[in-house]
Amino acid sequence: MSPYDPSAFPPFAVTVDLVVLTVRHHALCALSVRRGEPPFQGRWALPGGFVRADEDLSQAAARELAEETGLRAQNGAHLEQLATYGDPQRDPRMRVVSVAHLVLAPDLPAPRAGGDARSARWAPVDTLLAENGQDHAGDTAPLAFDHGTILADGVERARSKIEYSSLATAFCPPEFTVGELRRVYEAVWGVALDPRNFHRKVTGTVGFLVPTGGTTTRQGGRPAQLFRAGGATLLNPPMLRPEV
Amino acid sequence: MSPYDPSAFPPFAVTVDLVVLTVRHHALCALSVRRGEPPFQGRWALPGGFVRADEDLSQAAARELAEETGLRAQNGAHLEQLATYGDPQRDPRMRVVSVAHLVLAPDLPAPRAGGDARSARWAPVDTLLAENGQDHAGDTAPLAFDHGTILADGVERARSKIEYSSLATAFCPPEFTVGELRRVYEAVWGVALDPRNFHRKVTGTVGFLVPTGGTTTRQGGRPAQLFRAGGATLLNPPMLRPEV
DNA sequence: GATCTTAGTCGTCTGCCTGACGATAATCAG
DNA sequence: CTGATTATCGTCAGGCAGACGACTAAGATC
Repeated sequence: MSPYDPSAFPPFAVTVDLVVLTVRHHALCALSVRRGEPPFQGRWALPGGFVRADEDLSQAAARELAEETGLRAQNGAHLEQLATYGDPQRDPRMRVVSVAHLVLAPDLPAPRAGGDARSARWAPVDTLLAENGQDHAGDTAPLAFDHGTILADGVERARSKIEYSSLATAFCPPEFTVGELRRVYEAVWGVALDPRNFHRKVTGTVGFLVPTGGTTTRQGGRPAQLFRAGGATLLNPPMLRPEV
Repeated sequence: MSPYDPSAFPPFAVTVDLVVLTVRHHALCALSVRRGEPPFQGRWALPGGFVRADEDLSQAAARELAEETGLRAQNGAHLEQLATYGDPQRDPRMRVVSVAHLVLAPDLPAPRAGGDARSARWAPVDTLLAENGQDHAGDTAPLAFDHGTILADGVERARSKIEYSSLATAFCPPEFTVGELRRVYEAVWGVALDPRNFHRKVTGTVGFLVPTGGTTTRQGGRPAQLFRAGGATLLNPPMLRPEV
């Protein structure tokens, strides 16, 4: 087998970009980092970086995730490929194809960006996506490159995926209450859910939740049972997202 | 803005591969082409090719689709990005990242592969995916590269997507009957559906089907109403896929 | 032309799930 | 002790899906 003729195809740079979502203060937030160099210097962007010559795409995503947040997948967080973005003009310097990945993580301590805490932050996705074109004073400027599109796609994926899978538990700590899980759904969907119907639904779906036996009052009020995520990954029938 | 330092990142070849699905003879079939050169010479593979320097990923997919089948998207067929595959070992020659796309098309005339009809065919996906490791006499050998995985992912995407979207109509000609649409679901899911409940469901879902006024007896039996696909893309509530 | 076969279409019934919402339980703050 | 807060259980009505009976309208066969 002869190698490819290098002149037979155009060379591309391949990167991974990360949409890292979490729920903080009852709002869906995404991790963003401040760009230190042009283009888009000083603007917020999604974390990411080049894929190395010897690593798989998911390995590259996991490595970038660990570098940016200290988070390891398989440690409660969920990592999956989202989509690939390859518009010829998406990077003004050269042809870059970016394989975006989606990460769902529990509420974390402050992010770190290679030791520079000022250059990484959690921001509500509503804020990051509010590209209203006016009044872009610093922190409200649109994300660099096409990262606004990528983030929007990631948010939409997360919103639909918690309907029919148990992925919402990836936003929760290892042990959580039904109320905490409900607040995850409410934050991701941006709606209010009936606590009684939600409780009936999630506790009645086999394999979704496993009681640990403990209780907690960390949310105030009557003590609530603690649960772990069950083995089921697909919810059948799914959780229903209220209309609009 | 200075260009990237070419030594700062490894160069990749980027390709698009196509999972083109259709329903023929009551079976879900995929388009495959015979490889004319090493590696995997003589083996069946998914159609695809290099992304050009000045085209977007979806443009490259549409171009390859037209080259391989004469089919144009927006002409009844549906084209969407599927996933990206970038294992360092997936091509023995060099580092290739492939952005797979999924195409759903009505039953087409015989495929053409750059004029060489013998090197392209429709094959039932069950046959293409039957990598039982034994008795691989010619036509039943596993697909080249990781195309078996890509095809399996595409089939799974199609199977789940017709549950909650009106995409099944992409497998049908412009005008079709409820029975023809039901046979699409039966072929894609590999199950039998109750004709009466199916009829009630699809005709009762607003925006799914629009009657054209005509009827046909091309399936034999009593004449059936003809429909076009309605404007709705999302089915709510979804079609339910029977267990197992 | 009578009959059979094949599809298509309309109804009925029953059980399950969901949304709306009342009621009760258990903790904490004053 | 009282009120606020959250958790949890129950009830009821409406909607939808699965099972399946009944009828319709064409071509095929004798």
